[in-house]
Amino acid sequence: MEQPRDMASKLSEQGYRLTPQRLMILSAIDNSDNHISADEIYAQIVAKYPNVNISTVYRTLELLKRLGLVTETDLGEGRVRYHPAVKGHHHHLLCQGCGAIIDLDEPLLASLKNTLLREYNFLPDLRHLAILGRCLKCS
Amino acid sequence: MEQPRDMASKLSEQGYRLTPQRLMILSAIDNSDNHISADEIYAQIVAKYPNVNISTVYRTLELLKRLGLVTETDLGEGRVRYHPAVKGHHHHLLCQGCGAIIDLDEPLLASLKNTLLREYNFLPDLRHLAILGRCLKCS
DNA sequence: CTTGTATTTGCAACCAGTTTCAATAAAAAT
DNA sequence: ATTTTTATTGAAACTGGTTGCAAATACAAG
Ligand SMILES: [Mn+2]
Ligand SMILES: [Mn+2]
Ligand SMILES: [Zn+2]
Ligand SMILES: [Zn+2]
Repeated sequence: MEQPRDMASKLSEQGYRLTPQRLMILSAIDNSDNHISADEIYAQIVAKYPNVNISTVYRTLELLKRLGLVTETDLGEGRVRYHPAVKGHHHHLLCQGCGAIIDLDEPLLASLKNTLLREYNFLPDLRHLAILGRCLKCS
Repeated sequence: MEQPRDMASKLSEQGYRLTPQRLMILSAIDNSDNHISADEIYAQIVAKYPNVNISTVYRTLELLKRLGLVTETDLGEGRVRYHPAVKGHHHHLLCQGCGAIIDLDEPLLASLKNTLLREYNFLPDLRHLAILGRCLKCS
């Protein structure tokens, strides 16, 4: 529930510094209900702290991804969106014809995950995928 | 076997013009054994036809993708690679730790494909995927 | 072979994201 | 509280890829 604090403490536990920029980025991610983009995070922060740079936003998102605190998904908009990892795992089916997005529960990929682990010794990162294709009426 | 001709006739059947640029792009894709990038296609063409523009290469690749003649895959290099669709379907497991690439046969995703079709009325495009994750020694 | 027209191209500007580097500042040490 | 160390930042340049537009050209029709 108290998510930005959780993410912040994980950062400092791992030896990363808690700068004001990072804290603002964390709360922007956490306060957004839906998936948020780098632009949207930046716009929100620059309003209060005008000399923050967009590259700091990208660098922080990269770090949070690496630590597994946020997931990144390409929903085919020409930009990528972010989601706090703790807010639940799910996937999206994205129709290339009409742009429709169908949400998908996580367990659907569990058997694929097990197969890859068992037969290929590979642990796939299947936390927030977008699977491209065509919906019924577009195929 | 005579692949560039096949791709070319499909283009003109669909009403697209057979420009010298398009023909050179088609044969660059077909003559490459492995996956080829836009840069590599461009470099190969510009040697003989110096005023060809890179945006024509990107536009043609976009068209070939849309017509299903080539598949595109992001192998995590910061650039994307292309493959003629007829040269067989397969997938790649990409380790985010050490960069190892494990090849994967197509049938592994058949049951996922069926499930999505049956339960979600969605026909996924699973012709050439890269699945990110960690190999045994990196996880 | 010419003409007409719709498609395609080259070019330049643009967009999301990354990288290099010197200046800044968080946190550790004194 | 001051100094030192090291991570982090802002700024600017850069990368892969896309887009708007006017000039060029493939191809169909005469
Ligand atoms: Mn989501
Ligand atoms: Mn491949
Ligand atoms: Zn659709
Ligand atoms: Zn590995």
